[in-house]
Amino acid sequence: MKTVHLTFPDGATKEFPASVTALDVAKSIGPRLAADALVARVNGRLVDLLTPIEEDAPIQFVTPSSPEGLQVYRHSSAHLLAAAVLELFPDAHPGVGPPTETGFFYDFYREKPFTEDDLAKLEAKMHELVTADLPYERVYYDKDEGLKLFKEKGEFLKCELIQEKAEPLFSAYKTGRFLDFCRGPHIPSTGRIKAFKLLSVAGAHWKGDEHAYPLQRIYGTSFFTEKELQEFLHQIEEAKKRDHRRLGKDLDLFSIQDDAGAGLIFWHPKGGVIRKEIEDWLREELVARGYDLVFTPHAMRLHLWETSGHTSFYRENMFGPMDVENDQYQLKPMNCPGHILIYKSRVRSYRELPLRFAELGTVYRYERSGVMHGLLRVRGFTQDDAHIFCMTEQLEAEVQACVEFAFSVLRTFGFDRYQVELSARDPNDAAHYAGTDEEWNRAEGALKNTLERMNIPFKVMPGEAVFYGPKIDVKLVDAIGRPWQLTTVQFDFNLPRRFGLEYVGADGKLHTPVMVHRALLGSIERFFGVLIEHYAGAFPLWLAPVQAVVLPISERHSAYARDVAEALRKAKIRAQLDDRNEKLNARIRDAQLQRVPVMLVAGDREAAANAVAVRRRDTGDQGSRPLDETIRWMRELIDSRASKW
RNA sequence: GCCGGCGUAGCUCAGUCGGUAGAGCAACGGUUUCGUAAACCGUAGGUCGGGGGUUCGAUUCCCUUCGCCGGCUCCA
Repeated sequence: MKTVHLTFPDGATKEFPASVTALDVAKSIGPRLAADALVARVNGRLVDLLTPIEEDAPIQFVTPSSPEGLQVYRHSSAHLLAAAVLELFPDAHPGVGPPTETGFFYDFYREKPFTEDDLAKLEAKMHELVTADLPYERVYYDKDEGLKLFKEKGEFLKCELIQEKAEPLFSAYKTGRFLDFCRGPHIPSTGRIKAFKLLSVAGAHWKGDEHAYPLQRIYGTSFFTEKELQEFLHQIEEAKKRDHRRLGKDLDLFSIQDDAGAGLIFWHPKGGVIRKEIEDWLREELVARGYDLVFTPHAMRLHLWETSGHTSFYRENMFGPMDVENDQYQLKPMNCPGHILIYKSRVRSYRELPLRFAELGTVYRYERSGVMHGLLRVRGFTQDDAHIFCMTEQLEAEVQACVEFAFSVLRTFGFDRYQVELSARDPNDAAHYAGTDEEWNRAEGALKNTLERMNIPFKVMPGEAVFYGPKIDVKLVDAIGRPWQLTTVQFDFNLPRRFGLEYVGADGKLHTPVMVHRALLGSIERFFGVLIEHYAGAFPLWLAPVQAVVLPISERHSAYARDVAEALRKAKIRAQLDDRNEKLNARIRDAQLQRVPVMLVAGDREAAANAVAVRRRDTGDQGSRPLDETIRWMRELIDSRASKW
């Protein structure tokens, strides 16, 4: 009898009869493993537990404890969904259904849209199919024969996929009524799926192409245990509570108004205070780090944007030009050309480089109507923009300084986790990028060197570069683990050439400088939105629009409370007196709901001792303390811009 | 832009199978003067997102437009 030798992760090798399945191997080790195993990794490839093994190979079982186990599990969950859909809606045509970071989805073509009620019915059907414990059966088809079969079933989307992607002999998976062109692997049967939920139905397009068939995408998620599922659902609820659009309204920070138009932000007084604090900090830092602050016009002649290349590369993101006295003017979508004009306003010497022009520059970009989202995606926004003009040999130091600056931003605003990405060109798509291979290699090398020298772990993202140069992106991770891309440091050897930038070198000859384009917060609007969600509206003292509210216990304490508020304001603390005719409890509640960090209660005892009873937003009543001591305490926290206190 | 859902008082929402609307909270007035998360009574508040159509009559049905929400695509 033919045998195969399988090597386990611990190095042990065992002999099995040929065509043994991974499931049998698992059983031979123990019933617990056989029950836990989802798929197996044989010879480096993930395979079904029921796939016969014909050759000697290393073998490893994939269990729920590994990330790829969860991926497979969710992929199988998507098949379960499709099987349920075909039971209840035979007129639906499956498209694709992969696992995602938080669950899975499946796309269908169907004349009638799915409703929320349909989701409940589908979930019930899925539970039925789990109880029925249907196998995920792997079958093979010859390409022509399989194509014919899918055509007969009317699965035109699957046919397209098979035509494009299938090997001459391709695999498919059968689960109940659902047959899918699929590479696999899958878990053994639907009975293994323990906890799942369908979350929403949304529109999508076949292959993500907006001109292709409109599809309906059903989103769901699944976990190995009900407890994990409930935790996940709870997390979604928590995220909703932090929604900056909700908090922006509740805390009166900003608004977006129909009368003005979509994607245009009105900063209310309280949001304005926070913006001013952010900007003040930023300007101080810019000056300290050798930047020059500049201001440039919001609209400039159109021809400038032709020179920069924006009219050809960026047209679909620009508002239309406006006629001005036989000439055309363009609302600026970026600040670079303005800064370049300042550079060009006179002859530059190598001695002045690097020149760092910074501007809180407000730009307007045309965004398609469906993409706006609160503060995170708008049509008018202010970038904390800067352009650094320097010599090639200064480049690495400048990039390093930018990245260090970015980290200082993160720390200041209480973010302690981040991810760094190096966006490089796609080596197989040279036509897509301006500049020579040599320039690109040098640019990417410079960015990579800098990150390595700084000991910063990063991921290289091929194909993610901008057309004019590679970039470093810093994604911060917020209080509940969501990544946000704000900081970008981009290398640009395109614009200096287009505008004919020069400097006189030590050799007395003219040279072309290189340019670094960087934004740290990205846009003030987006950053504010992220900040609101990060802090869930409970801003640290230095950012809080109202830093303290003074609460007299009854009317006879109003005069003293007014003095307290006055003293705080003299110390430049944003204090408000709340002497409304409401019970103390009600006023405390209002202050808590407004996330006011410090409440100062003033009653008989306090008035007699020139003191205040301090109540903190987070830890509650702190008891009576002298007023001057309290002011010192607050001033210190504000001046140090403490993000935690 | 595309697919689907939605737009009623400042906010959250109910309601009218076509006969021009209601609650809670907020606001305002009064009573109450209170020690750490909602006192009580009363008053006022709506061109039912805008425009057009059908109809004796439209907030309700149809069309269109603007905006919002969930996605797709794109992005700071």
